[in-house]
Amino acid sequence: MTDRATPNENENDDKRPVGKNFIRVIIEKDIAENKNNGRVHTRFPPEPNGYLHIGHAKSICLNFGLAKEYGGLYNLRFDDTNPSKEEEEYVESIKEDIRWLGFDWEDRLFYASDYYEQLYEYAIQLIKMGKAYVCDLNADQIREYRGTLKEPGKDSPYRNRSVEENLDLFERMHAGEFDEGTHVLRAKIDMSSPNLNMRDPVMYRILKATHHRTGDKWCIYPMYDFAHGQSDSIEKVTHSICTLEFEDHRPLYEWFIEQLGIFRPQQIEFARLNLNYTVMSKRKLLTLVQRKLVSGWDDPRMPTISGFRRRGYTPESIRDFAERIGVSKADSTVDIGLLEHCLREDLNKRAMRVMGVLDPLKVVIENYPEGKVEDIEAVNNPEDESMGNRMVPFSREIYIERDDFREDPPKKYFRLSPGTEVRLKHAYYIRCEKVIKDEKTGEIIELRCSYDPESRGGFTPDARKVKGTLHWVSIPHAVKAEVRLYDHLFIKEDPGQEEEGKTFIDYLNPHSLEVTEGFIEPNLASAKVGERFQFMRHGYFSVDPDSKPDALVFNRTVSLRDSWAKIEQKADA
RNA sequence: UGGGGCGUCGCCAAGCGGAAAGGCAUCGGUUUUUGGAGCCGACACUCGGAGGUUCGAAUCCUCCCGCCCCAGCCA
Repeated sequence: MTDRATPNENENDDKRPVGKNFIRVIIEKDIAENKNNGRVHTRFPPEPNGYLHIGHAKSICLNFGLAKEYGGLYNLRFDDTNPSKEEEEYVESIKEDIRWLGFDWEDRLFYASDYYEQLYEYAIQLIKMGKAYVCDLNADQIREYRGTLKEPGKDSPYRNRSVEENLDLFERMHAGEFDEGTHVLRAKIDMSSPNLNMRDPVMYRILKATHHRTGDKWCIYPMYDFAHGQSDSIEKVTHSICTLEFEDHRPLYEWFIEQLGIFRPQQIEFARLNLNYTVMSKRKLLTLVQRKLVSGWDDPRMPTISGFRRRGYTPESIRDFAERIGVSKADSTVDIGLLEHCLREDLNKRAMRVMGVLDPLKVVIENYPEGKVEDIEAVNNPEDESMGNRMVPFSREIYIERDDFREDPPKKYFRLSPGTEVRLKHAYYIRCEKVIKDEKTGEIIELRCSYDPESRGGFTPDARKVKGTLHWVSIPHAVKAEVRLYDHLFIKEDPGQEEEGKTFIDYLNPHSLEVTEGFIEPNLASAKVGERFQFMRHGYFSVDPDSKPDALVFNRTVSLRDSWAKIEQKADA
């Protein structure tokens, strides 16, 4: 797309080495045994009631990745069975996020609501078989009748209605004759089952809500448990991959499939992804958005796919992450550091290097001619020669990073200090001659330095060494930009684990966003939204959509590893 | 005290009776015009615990311990 940054969002054709995991083992065995004629067909079944997060990305990469890997097909199906919580905005965002991640479902976009008619027929079939009945108990009563974890439930007084009466009542539910909450259709299974899901689960409930796709056509809606399994069956999904909490529902799905005598997909459960220093539940993310604790679903601090996208993450790095974390059935919390590693590894090879000073300290090079400007040649990416070079203006007055100077340097500090010499990246060696301070505050406001004209390009004929190399920007040429520095959204590793009297909101990191004004080299004046750069010695940054032509806004996607910061921290400790 | 799962290095995760892969993190060294990147090396005598079977067990058996999920007309 561009040679200066890297938004090279291609269709996913990753050729990374893949690891064994229990799902691949199952699929390979099925193929070897020619189960389903060797067909592999998966699906990703989101409910359009929120934005997708990195945990969904794991599921997408798994479901879609596996199908691609084994030459199969994958569907995108919205499980839209609860009109009161679902919205069109969410289906659009979900489609956009999946496309961005690099997956194309082609013509296989489905909705559980596509099957409402068929599902209704299935329900009638079960009623006729004497396997389902209309129950007049209210929600509280149903709960009471269900029993508890250790006590069996008891039969509903409506459990033995005749087929004719059930048919009539269900038809009248369908026709809108009853109010919400007055009747439900239940499966007649076993009120004493140790698996609560089998204690005559609700199949249909009355909901007089407008559905985002079917409008007001229906006033009864199937429960997820009555829709999901059959939807997979209708789509001839061979491997129905879902998360652990549905393991208990599998016997129910299989019961429906068996009663109905329809195609039986194989359900396989895996552990959902948790990341430290963030939350992953849709409910909590919604709370953050609704209470305006973040700027929106795509706030760069959110663990949503749209948040990572805006932050500057690449789809490649997220796919790589999904592969590296593996899949298993053990509850786990992955270190956010791994995600950051995947991003750095990707961007290191692709991002153009530029110089930007985020906390400026003025430097005047006293022996450099006033008014003189030189164009200094700079390498765009030492990891990729094909990215070429560019010219950066150099002059008598420059900014360096305030942290790159210490009047009283600690041991092993090899940046600038009084009397020492450092290299200005790509330019010249300079030596600090004088420190100018504010008379009142004592704050250092300017450095007077000298340069060695022989050192142009950053090395000298006598080959003398300097220990430090600093980035810089010429003051008269510098472009101002807003820079947003992000940190973890939460200060606690597991914000979901709420202590007595606290909620996850109490663990928000007050410093998760720091906005500063930086000075960047003029080459960046024309940077486009979404472009990514490495600000040398700082990290990777991308241009935020809030940018205006003369008011660029950069997001720090991730900082560079900083071994000096580590050394200093240790010294402090 | 019901049912369903899970416990291998700080964090993920292979392993499926022949004797602990890999990645991240960490720590050394090397290299470097990013204290970045790269390169080299170190990093579980041990697999939640205890018994048992076996020539041999993380892998099989028994018991115990710990953690997660289920009592929505949510998904």
